[in-house]
Amino acid sequence: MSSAKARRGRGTATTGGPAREAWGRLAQLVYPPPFLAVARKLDLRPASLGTLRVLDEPRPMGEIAHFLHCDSSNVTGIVDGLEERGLVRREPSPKDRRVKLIALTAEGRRVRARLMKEVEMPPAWLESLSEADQRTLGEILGRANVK
Amino acid sequence: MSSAKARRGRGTATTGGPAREAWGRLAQLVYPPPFLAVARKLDLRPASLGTLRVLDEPRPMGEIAHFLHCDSSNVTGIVDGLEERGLVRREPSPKDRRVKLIALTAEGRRVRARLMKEVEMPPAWLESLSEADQRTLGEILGRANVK
DNA sequence: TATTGTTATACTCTATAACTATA
DNA sequence: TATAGTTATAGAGTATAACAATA
Repeated sequence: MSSAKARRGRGTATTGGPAREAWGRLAQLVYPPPFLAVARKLDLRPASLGTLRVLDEPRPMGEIAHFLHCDSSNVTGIVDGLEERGLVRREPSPKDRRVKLIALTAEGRRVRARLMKEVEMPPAWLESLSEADQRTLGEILGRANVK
Repeated sequence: MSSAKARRGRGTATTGGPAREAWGRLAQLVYPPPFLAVARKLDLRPASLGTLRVLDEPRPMGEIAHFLHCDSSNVTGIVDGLEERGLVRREPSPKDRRVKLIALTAEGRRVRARLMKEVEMPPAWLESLSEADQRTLGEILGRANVK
């Protein structure tokens, strides 16, 4: 064990490591992490947050609707809002002139990076566990049959 | 180990037992169990479901609003709906004539019992774990610092 | 004809404010 | 004056249907 790892005792927060891994597994099994708090912190509606999240690359609006589990008609307004805030741009698709690709602006990339960091942060109760418990938790969750 | 317990292998569902215990702890830590699915199954709005849940005894409407984290003005409509379906009754409080106590009817008690059973049922992925893993999971979650 | 995105519209859920009847 | 519950109303969030442009 490295000295850096040894220094992290019970409850000392850390990026990466077993807590992150356990949290990732848990989030897949139970519910996504507390989006609402993050959304408020970044002054974004939950749906706008989900949209930024899926925009690792430019995507058509229909794809965004699918990811958000909502009707495409809603995506129009969501993208309108993000466009007004300068976080995304509507771009024409080179393949199909019906399609509009939603792409992040430079500012959008900055906000998305911050958001991804917040969302992936394990919650306090998980950080409060010993590293051994975090590791065991992650292993057990890894054995669960995800439907 | 009893023969009944021994017979439950990996993935055989069971009421009570370590899965229930782990699920109870997890639900406290992460998010309440998937209310929405249960609500649809019982043809009840999520708020009505939460109301039934808190009615282990007759309670004033303000108390219900507090439990639901919503304004009291909404409780009027929620209770209206439950009353129309014959699940609750508005009763006068013997102590304060401003207060109305919401009490379950006989039918309301039946629906609530079914609901509580559904909500407390551990999800499939948790039942899919070995009993040893379920137990360990519960123990680890029990060590977490709930804020 | 079918599909992408837009618009108009309606329904649910929740919040605020004014009101009533009690305290 | 303050409080419990009601009513009216407005704002989010999401769904359906009709439409324009394109396939």
